[in-house]
Amino acid sequence: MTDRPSARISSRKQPRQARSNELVRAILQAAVQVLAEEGAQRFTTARVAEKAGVSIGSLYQYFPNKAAILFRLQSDEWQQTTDLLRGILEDRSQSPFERLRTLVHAFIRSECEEATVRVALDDAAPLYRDAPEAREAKEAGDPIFENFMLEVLPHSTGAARQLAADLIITTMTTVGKVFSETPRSEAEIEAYAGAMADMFCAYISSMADGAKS
Amino acid sequence: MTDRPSARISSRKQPRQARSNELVRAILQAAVQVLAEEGAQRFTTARVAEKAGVSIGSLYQYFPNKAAILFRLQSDEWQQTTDLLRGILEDRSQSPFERLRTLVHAFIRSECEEATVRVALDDAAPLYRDAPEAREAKEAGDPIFENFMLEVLPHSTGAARQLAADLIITTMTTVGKVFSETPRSEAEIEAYAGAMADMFCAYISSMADGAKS
DNA sequence: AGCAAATGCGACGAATTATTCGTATTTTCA
DNA sequence: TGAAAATACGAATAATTCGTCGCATTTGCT
Repeated sequence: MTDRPSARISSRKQPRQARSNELVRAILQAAVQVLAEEGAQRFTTARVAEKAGVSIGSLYQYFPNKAAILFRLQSDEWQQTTDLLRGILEDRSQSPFERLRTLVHAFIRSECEEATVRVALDDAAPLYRDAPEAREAKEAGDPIFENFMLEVLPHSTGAARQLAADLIITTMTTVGKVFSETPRSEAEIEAYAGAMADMFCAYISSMADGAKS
Repeated sequence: MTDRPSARISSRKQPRQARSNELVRAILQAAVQVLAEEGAQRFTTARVAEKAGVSIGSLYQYFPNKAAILFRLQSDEWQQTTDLLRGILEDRSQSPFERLRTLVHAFIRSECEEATVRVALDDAAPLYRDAPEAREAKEAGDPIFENFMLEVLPHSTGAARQLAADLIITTMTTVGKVFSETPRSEAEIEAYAGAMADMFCAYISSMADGAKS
């Protein structure tokens, strides 16, 4: 429906010498710069190679196509975010609601950092999101939050809990993305994250009340 | 940052004869089909003209460029949605919370209809979203919901109310968009809309409690 | 040193696309 | 009816882009 059916997106060849590792690093770094400075529309392999100080042929030695570069960037970012969230949720020194608040603030703040790159990467999503690797990468972090919901809503049915978890996670990520599209002050960021956390806490509380009775 | 700086997006010339009105209609209808069947990536003026049974030259008589067609589609859709929401919110025969619930259900349902077109139109957003016309069109519906919040949170400060309104509207639209990206059964749709409405009501209730004390 | 494997190079082919412009056709209206 | 205005046409243009391939250079290793 949306775009090309699918294409190889995993890396073409594993770097075996030090110089090629450096080359891949340079390409990824240049890719971020091109995304930030030129936008998704003008993100081309030629521009990335040039900015990396690398020939176009070398680029294609390690990435099978343009989408693979973008997918790699998105993949790395998802991994980073997942680690951040897990670290917060598994810290039992705070109460569940405190952890949720911390989580929302941390996530929104991180979305607002390098917002232009993230937006551009999102604009390019049609190029890589249909690949099977992308689907699994996106769903890799789900169980973490579901465990948290189990802790905070032990009396709900599994279906209700899963629905609530999906709603909260989806809200945080998508609203965070749109919020970060326009430049924000520190105060705005904290206020918005606070409001979102309030909404989640109120929702969970109301569910807990309902399920207990 | 993202794309081309800006471009004329308003229509090139007003149709003066009946046949040209028909031509514009055919182009818009074909544009929707191309978007649905080929996706944003393969949405080209040539394809639209062909599917409309119209020459490429005629297309450019009434649309200055490709972005103008997409903007027109998005603009029409926003208008339609705004009318839907206003109709629900201004129906005083229901309680505020009932109206909010109705609103969420209606919106999610409408997002799930023709989801493929909406997703493709969203993929193409970088082509038209930076135009000044797009910004105003998107914000045109805001006061409607703010009035509703004034009715339901009369004791909050203006800033808090506006923040909550923004959060709720943004949540509904962005989460609705992501939710509709995958095909859903009727039951799933109602369940998700119900959960979202629950969250909004719980949030507003908690705000009302807080502001009253 | 010397050889084979790994890596790096960039001109080039093939494809796609947005938009224009000169011309042909149709409509309007006096 | 006849001419001017409006509308329709579509070949041609200019630009961009992805990805390949044959060859040059560098590295690892004996």
